[in-house]
Amino acid sequence: MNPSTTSTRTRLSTETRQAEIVDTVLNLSDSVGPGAITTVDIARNLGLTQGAVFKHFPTKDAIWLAVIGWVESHLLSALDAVAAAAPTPLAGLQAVFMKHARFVAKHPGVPRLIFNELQKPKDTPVKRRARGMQESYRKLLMRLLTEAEKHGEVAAGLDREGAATLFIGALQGLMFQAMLAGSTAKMEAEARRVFALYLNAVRESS
Amino acid sequence: MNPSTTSTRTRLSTETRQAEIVDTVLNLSDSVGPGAITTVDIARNLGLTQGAVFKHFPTKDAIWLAVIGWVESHLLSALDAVAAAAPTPLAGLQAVFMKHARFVAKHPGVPRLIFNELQKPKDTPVKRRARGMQESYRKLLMRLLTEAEKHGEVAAGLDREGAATLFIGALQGLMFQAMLAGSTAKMEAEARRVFALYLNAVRESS
DNA sequence: CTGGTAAGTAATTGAACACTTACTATACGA
DNA sequence: TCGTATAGTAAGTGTTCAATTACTTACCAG
Repeated sequence: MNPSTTSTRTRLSTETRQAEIVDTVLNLSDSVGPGAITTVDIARNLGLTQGAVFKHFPTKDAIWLAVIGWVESHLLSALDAVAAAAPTPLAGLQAVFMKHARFVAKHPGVPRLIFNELQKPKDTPVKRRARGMQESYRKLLMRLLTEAEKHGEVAAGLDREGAATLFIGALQGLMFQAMLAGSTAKMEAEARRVFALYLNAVRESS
Repeated sequence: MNPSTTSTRTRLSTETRQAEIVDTVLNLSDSVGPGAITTVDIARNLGLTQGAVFKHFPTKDAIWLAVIGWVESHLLSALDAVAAAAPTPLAGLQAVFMKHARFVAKHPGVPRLIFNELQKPKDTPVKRRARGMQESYRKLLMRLLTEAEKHGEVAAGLDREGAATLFIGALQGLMFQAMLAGSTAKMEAEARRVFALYLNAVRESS
């Protein structure tokens, strides 16, 4: 990762260090667990002393905020992209579902991070941003579902709000089960099966 | 909660104290958050000193284990009961779904506790028990789904494993969203809508 | 009534941790 | 080439917390 092959002497700009810290925290989030990450851990992984971390972030909380920012920009833009590239709204839904599953499988630190936030009763800034993300996500889904209904791809009179809740919920459930199993290895395969069932749910009206 | 109206002098048996501690921890799990609960918190809520807690549990981890034990026995037996009381397998599925949603809404400390566990990468004893619970849960669902298929209540050739995954996943997603929203108030209503969609998924075959 | 078991207290211990401070030294623009 | 802004170090500081220890006292069986 950070090869000491080159005698890369320290002294990097705050911007690059911040990016390194965010990256390191995402990795540690998977290997150590977000609740157990210490500033010593972060520093050691970067080959710095603990105090140096605070040259780039004023508090530990500020680091978490930067990390959720990274997730927000990377995940949402990826989902928007695959939705836009899909030939039909329903294909878009499938693409989003699978992309989301693959993103989480590739970055297991992300669900860990979120679970750690949700475990707190307080409405932390990180939680607020996560909620904002979910709202953007819902908007994307509602747009796709509405268009799908127009094109006759889903049942007329579908409970679209409920369908959006189930869509996101199914993915969150897959995360949950992956974390419980301790591995994201089977996640993509299970996502495929679950989405097939989801399609039945939205295509047929009660 | 623990009225000093009666001059209920201390000195209770370990069994009752253990039960009190488990109950207190479940409450604190919602109000303080599982990750932030300290033995001082527990003791203060029971009107004891911090050291007294360790007369009844050898370590803090032992307390968590007792709490997950409480959840396991209460939740699973309640689900078995409503499933058995239902007139048809499909009605059983609905009863289980709604009962589960109501249980979580009534005990918000429970999902918090689980999220806190899932945030850890290590395979803790608590996590193992939660996994055991999920396996029992899956068995119950598979039984209901198989019978439902026999009675023609669900599509022949249904992907039952996937349907079980989606069933549990949908509920876990509802927990997730409730924790993100900071309240379990709307959970039962959303569960109803989501289950209606779930029915479509399992009744129609692709 | 009485002796021992065990529930309780009060104080302490030692480790961990986020954050600070005083100082050093490197990169870089003028 | 020099001056300065700032990334980095090393050594704290104060706090929090789980667990322990030595001691006290309530309850119950014989």
